[in-house]
Amino acid sequence: MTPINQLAEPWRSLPERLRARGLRWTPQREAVVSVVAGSDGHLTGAELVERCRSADPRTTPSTVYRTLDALEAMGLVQHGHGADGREEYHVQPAGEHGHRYCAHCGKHWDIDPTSAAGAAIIEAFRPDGFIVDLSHVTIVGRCNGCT
Amino acid sequence: MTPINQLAEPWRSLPERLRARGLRWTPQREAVVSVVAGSDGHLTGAELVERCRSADPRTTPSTVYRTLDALEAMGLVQHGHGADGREEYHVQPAGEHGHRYCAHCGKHWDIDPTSAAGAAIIEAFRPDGFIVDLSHVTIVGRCNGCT
DNA sequence: ATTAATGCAAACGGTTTGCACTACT
DNA sequence: AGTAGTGCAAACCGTTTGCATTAAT
Repeated sequence: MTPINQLAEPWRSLPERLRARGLRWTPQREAVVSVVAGSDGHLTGAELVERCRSADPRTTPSTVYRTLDALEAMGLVQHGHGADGREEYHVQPAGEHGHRYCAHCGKHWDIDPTSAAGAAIIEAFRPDGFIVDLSHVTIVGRCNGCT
Repeated sequence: MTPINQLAEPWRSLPERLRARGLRWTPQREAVVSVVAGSDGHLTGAELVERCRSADPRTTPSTVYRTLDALEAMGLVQHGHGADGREEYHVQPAGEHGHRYCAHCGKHWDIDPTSAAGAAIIEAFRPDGFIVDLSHVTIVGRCNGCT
């Protein structure tokens, strides 16, 4: 996909920031990162492995997961868990957000902290002094069209 | 654990209700059910397997999971997913409820639909015509004492 | 030259499946 | 007798690990 140096921040400067931490920038990481950066904001580990493999069949799962760890350490992605319990990675520029799935049709929506619903969830637990991590929130139910 | 016929409804009548559906009541199912009925309202599949094994080491995972399927079909349990993504089974008498975990200390609370927080979540999506299944809701964050 | 990252293969944990056998109805 | 449920073992899927090799610094 798009080479790293054509991407906007925070991706463009990633190689340097990795090096600053004593980590390294490799062709494999570039491949993984370009897929992540070109995603819609969330992917499961398995999805990413698959997309990387179709870009380059030589990609191995371990490299992908290790790269995800590095990206998480850099604060560029954050992991949560989807409706089926898989590891789900949220890409940072999209901001911390949760997910909402229709159990019937599978449709899904983001839950943004600035939306009414997102704010309501955060507020719901504030009286207890509990700070909700919205990126781990998954709401499952039945949507409008699936009644 | 407690034999089935010493339990309250809805467990006591379970054998008959299974039979009414053409399903069967077996010693293995009694063993699993007595553990489920004696639980605090939620267990993961793996937890249940383990508890059954310690009651009777001959228990096999397949039997446990198949029994859970049967119990779910009877509406006695309902599955969701916990903070780590495992299958989590909610025992019915406790009512449909979600869970809330502190990512730091691991403490956990139920989210009851009648509580302010539970209601807030349900209400949050009502404007969209979306019916939240609270038993699938897991809120992760940081609690009061872990600031 | 140092040491982080890779690729492989093998292991993991939780769950599911195929199949011949058992036992509930 | 009929068929649902069992137990075993093996397969599954997504993820993680050990280890010798490669390559970024």
